[in-house]
Amino acid sequence: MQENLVIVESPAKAKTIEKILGDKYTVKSSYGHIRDLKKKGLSIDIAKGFEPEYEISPDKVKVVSELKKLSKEAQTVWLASDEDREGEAIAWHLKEALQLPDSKTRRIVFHEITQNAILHAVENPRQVDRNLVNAQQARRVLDRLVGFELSPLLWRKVRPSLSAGRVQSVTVRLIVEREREIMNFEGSDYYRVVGEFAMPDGAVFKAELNTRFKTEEEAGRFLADISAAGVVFTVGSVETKPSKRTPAAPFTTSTLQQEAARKLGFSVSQTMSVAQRLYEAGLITYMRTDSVHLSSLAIGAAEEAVAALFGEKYHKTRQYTTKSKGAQEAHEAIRPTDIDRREAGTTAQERRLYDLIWKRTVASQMADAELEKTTAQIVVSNRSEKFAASGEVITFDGFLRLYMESRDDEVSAAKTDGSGDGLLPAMTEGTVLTRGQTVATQRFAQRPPRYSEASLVKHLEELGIGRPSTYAPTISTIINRGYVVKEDRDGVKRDYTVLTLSKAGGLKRTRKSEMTGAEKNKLFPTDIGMLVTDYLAEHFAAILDYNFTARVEKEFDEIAEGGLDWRRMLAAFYAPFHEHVDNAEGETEYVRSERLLGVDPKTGKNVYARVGKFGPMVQLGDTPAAASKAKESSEPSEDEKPRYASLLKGQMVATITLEEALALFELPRELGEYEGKTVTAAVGRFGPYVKHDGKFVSLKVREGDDPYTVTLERAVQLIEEKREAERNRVIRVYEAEDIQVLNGRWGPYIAHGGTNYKIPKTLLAKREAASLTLEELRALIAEQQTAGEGTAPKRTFRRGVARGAKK
DNA sequence: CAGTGAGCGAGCTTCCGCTTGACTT
Repeated sequence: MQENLVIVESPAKAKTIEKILGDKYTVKSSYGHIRDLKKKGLSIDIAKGFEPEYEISPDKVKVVSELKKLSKEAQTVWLASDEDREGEAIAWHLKEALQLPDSKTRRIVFHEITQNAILHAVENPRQVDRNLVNAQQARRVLDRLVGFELSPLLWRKVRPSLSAGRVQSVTVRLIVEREREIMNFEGSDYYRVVGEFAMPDGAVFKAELNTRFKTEEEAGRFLADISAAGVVFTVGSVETKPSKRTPAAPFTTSTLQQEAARKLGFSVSQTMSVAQRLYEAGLITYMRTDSVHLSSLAIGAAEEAVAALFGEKYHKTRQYTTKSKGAQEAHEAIRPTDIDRREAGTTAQERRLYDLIWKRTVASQMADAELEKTTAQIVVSNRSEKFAASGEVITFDGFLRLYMESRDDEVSAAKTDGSGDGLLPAMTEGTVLTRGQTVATQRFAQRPPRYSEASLVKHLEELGIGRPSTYAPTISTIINRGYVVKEDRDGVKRDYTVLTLSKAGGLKRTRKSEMTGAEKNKLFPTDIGMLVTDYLAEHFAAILDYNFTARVEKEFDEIAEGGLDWRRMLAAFYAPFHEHVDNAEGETEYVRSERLLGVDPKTGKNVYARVGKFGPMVQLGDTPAAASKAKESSEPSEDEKPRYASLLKGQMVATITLEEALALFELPRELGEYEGKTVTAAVGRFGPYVKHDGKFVSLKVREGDDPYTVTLERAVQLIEEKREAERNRVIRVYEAEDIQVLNGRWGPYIAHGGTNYKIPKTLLAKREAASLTLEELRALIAEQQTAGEGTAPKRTFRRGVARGAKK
């Protein structure tokens, strides 16, 4: 019989705490929330003051029954969930679900997982804070009301299975609005002038003119002026200013996601799962946190590490404070649990992420970097504009010796000519310089950048929308709903003008070209994303407002402090909200966004773009109903039926042009005949393809294939390639055993009884797949069958079909 | 790999935040 049962949220935490508390305590985990609103239906009794209808979450039934058993046996049950709104609710739900009497229940919170902190907590128990719990109930009920009233509206008005919510709908809106900014962006151009100058001793440096010219003429005139005989270049003022840089705060979930994306190329969810493994191995502190707080223990350990590695001079104690409004530090920042451990992790990903966390943590306890920035002006005798040269010298590297935070900037592209950083030769006012080559380059204003996963998370955090535990799932949701796609887009070629004034004085004009606007792994809205956002923004402006969450959070805080009744707060929100839902329900049958692109010159028919039942499409000709209404004729003839074509990847209803739309109707194209059968090219669900004799062969877009231009010759080549691959598909067949060794997309595999089995890479490194004996194959199959025993039969399925309504 | 929005017609989809597994193509 155990005297004490302690319940925490996370099993990894339970293990650590059990060690500290000793054998009079059993420490168990609730694995997060154990009760929630019933899965089905609204499960809120609005008439009874928004009374929630709770159930034990289906996946927690086992956990709860075990905890119940243990709590019955224990004398005292310590509820040690996190010290925040959600944690308090978990404690309350536990108390309710386990039917714990006040007399044997203690609510405690840990601020750190150290012996002192835990013993201190045990000595200072309290009861569950009902106000804080009510704040959580208000949050939970409001989210359910919003989500479960808006989503069905979308099913009826737009498309089944769509969703809307306080967090996801605003997240999509951010991406949609950024895309609109990009669409409306009017790029201006200008000329920037960079010149080389030589000191009397021959030292050369670069300097940029302090004026940017609007036109080529102005830039040309300037270059002509300064190339005239007798023009003198003199060093004007020289200024040296000390400056310093400060290390970034230790990682929170959001900053870890951003930095892992920039430095390691991880996706947001990848970062979280790698961090989870490090956490479970006891190597780092909890990875879902918005706190930058470091424990005194960690600060002390970091000091020792810095002193040992770089010397005491490099150390500076810094305590970071979290500016978040909740101001409750339920967790620490993300840091190594043991700073003395320089390397950790079993996979390369784990090691790299650990290294990043280690460096960031230790650097946060290091001295400022000290710099000296020198700016020199160069005066031109016959013009009022001045050149400016700047150089930056690090006089003391401080924390930079270990770590520097990356930035997501695309502005650096304009700074690649070397005028700026680095060292300047020592110069004094009045020194006469020799002009070297001077170049005026046409540049273009930068359009706003598209969001990456990480930059989106950053923005969400700034707006106070979502929580550390929801950033990654929110991104998955909006992608799975088809509101957003994450993909690469090719850039476009852009020409620009360069005027080069040689040292000798000859002026030359050249045209160069560059690729611009290419995007990698960025988030783009889909037509559905835009349609739904516009619809919601029109009818539910309050909820789509970027400050909606901040506003309701303020009210939740008031509830937590006991100054506001949670049912009252919900009533005040719900009445107008529900009225808007009712109003929207009564309006238009379907929400459509149709664009008339123009008239097809060949047929004289109208061309439209809109989102149809199966996704974005273009339409040639009016629908019979619309046409007959217009003409007052009741019999629409066959040729009046409109033609339809789906948009290609990357095309949008909002931006497609008449020319692009007309091109879509040229498919399917007949290329000619091969082996007596016609070959056609078109675009299907899986991209562009050619079809021959009932068989489909995908075009290789990466190799430049295009359904509009592909030739019969190329099509035949692709058909033959596919036939060749088919022939090579079968490596070995044991017919009697129903075992085949086949060549697949990921290399050789075994097919048996309708299921596929892997051949380990380590084995393939040593052996040809064809040489595997029947016994070896049987062993591999048996091995993988027992491994998968008890689990549901494997089914392949496609998740997150980005465009199109098909499931 | 096709289709482009309706009364014959079942039943379903959906929110946000706390947690970890069981899935591998």
